[in-house]
Amino acid sequence: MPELPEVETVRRSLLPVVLAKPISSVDIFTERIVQNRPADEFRDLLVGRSFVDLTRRGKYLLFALEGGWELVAHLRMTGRLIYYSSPSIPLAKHTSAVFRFGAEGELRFEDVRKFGTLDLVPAGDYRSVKGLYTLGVEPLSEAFTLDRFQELVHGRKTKIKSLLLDQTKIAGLGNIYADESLFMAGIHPERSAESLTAEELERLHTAIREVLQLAIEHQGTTFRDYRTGFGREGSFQNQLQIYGKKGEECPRCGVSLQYRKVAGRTSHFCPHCQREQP
DNA sequence: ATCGGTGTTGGAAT
DNA sequence: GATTCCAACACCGA
Repeated sequence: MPELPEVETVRRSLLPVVLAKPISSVDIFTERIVQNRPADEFRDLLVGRSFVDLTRRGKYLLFALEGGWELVAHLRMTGRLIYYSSPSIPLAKHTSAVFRFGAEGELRFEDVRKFGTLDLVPAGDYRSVKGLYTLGVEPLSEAFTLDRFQELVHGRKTKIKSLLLDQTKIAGLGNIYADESLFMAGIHPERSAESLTAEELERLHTAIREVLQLAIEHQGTTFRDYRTGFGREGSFQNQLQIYGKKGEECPRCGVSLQYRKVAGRTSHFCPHCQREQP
């Protein structure tokens, strides 16, 4: 569910309300959520410390703590990180963890499917967080140049959509934004990566950055579970061009939009604007 | 009411 | 190594 724009929106919304507040207590309701150490050790290490910064890498949220620790959170499919100013608000049914800041409110991790994860690591030491350790280039950073993208694609026979979803190549794209980027660039999701022309690569490179930036401006896409750090819905679902629009008309040419499984994922495309054979 | 599908990822199998 | 498939879990809609 939450892809780069959603995670970035959560980061921006939480930033002003979770820093510099000592953690008074931590409740773990779903022990499994804590990955790399026992839950009681996790609690003991957190209590008394404050978050001093909140950054993002791909779909990971990185809470820097006093004393050289870092809390790494991943929302997976249905996770939410929401700040509540009052502890008297009843816990949501699927609350996995609560970080309390005394009288200064609390941060709750809610997660219907319980796939979300928390890791507490020495600051910057991501060796125990496998997906984070091997994460690819940040698509909105200056490091994601056209040259870098060409290197990633060079000689790769895999389908371009599979490559876009591969977090060790580019960090943060998920199913929605992969489909939207490919539509914006006019490229069929099943084209082999190495078959893309220089012009197509340039269009796709630009499309990825534009789609992600636009989605952040709209606070992400809420289909069902995703919420910002304040518990609000995003609005980019109203701006989507093709994701979830099987059978509707292509916004560019009017042809009926199709979908099929590509790389195991539901994939939407326009059979006219995105040709299988270039 | 049962069943297939859901925005992610890692590990096993190929 | 590259790629594909499936499980982890709960819910929703057909």
